[in-house]
Amino acid sequence: MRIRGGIPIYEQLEARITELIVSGEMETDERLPTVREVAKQFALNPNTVQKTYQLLEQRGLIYSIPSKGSYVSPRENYIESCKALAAKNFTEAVNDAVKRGLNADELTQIVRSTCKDK
Amino acid sequence: MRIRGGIPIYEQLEARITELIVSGEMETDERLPTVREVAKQFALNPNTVQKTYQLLEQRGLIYSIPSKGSYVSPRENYIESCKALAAKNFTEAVNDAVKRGLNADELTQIVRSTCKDK
DNA sequence: ATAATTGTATTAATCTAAATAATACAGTTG
DNA sequence: CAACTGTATTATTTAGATTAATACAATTAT
Repeated sequence: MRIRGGIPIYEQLEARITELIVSGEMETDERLPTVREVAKQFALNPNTVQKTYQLLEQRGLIYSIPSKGSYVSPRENYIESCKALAAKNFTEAVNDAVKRGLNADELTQIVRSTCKDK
Repeated sequence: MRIRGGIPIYEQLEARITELIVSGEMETDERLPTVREVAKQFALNPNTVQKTYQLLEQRGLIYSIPSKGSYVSPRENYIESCKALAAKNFTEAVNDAVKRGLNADELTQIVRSTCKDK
C-alpha cells in the first residue's frame, strides 16, 4: 500500500508523530511502537518507518537505544528547534500567500479563524 | 537542465508567473513570451512550459489564443479564485505550524514581520 | 542459555511521477 | 509562402520514493 499525492510517506508519518509528541499526547520517555510494529500497522516497509524515526531523532524529538526501543525526548530537547523549523516553513507560506495576492490583514484573519477551532 | 528539490518545475514556473501577474508587473492583455521562448530561456522542454500555461489558464490568470499567443487575463477574472486558492494553502500551513507547537500570537507575529519587508 | 525482539545497516530491485524528446496539426502573421 | 503560434499525441528517460531481502550485535523474555 502506498499513500499517493506528492508528499512522501516518511514525511507524512513524521508530521503525524511530531503532532503526537508536541501536543503532549505522548509523554517524555514514553516508548514509541517499534519500527516493525508501525510498518505492519500501516502496511509499510520497515525501512520507510525507520527513515521517519531517523528524521525525528535528528530533530531531537525522540532518542533511540539500539536493541531497546525509541522514546520521546524531554521537551526542552526539541521544542526550540521544532518551533524554529515550523516558523521557517510558515514564513515561506506567508511569502507564497503574499505573492498570490493576500495581504497581512487577510493572513492574520485566517490565522485567527483557523486557530480558533482548536 | 533540471531544477532540483521536490517541487516540480512547472509549479515553480507557475508560482513565478503568478507573482508577475498578481503584483501588476504584467498588465491586462499583455502578451506572455511564447512557450518555446520560455523553454529556450530556462533550458526547459516546451512541453513543461506548456503544462504551466495550461495551469495558469485553468486558474483564469491567462487566456491563450491558438496561433496567436497567451495573454494576461483581466484582474476580475482571476483575483478571486487566485486568492481563494492562496487562502486554502495558507490555512494548511497554519494548521501544520500549530501542530508543531506555534500558537496564534506567534504566527501573527511572523505574518507581521514577514509582510513588513515588502 | 536460548529464542525472540530491538535498532541499525547495506545493497539491489521496483515503481511512479516528472521531465524529455520527437513529432504533428491547424490557424495566424509577415 | 514561410515562419511562428498554441495545442496535441506518444514514447522514452530519469530520479526519487519505496520495496525487498538480508544481516548484525545487544537486549529481553521464556
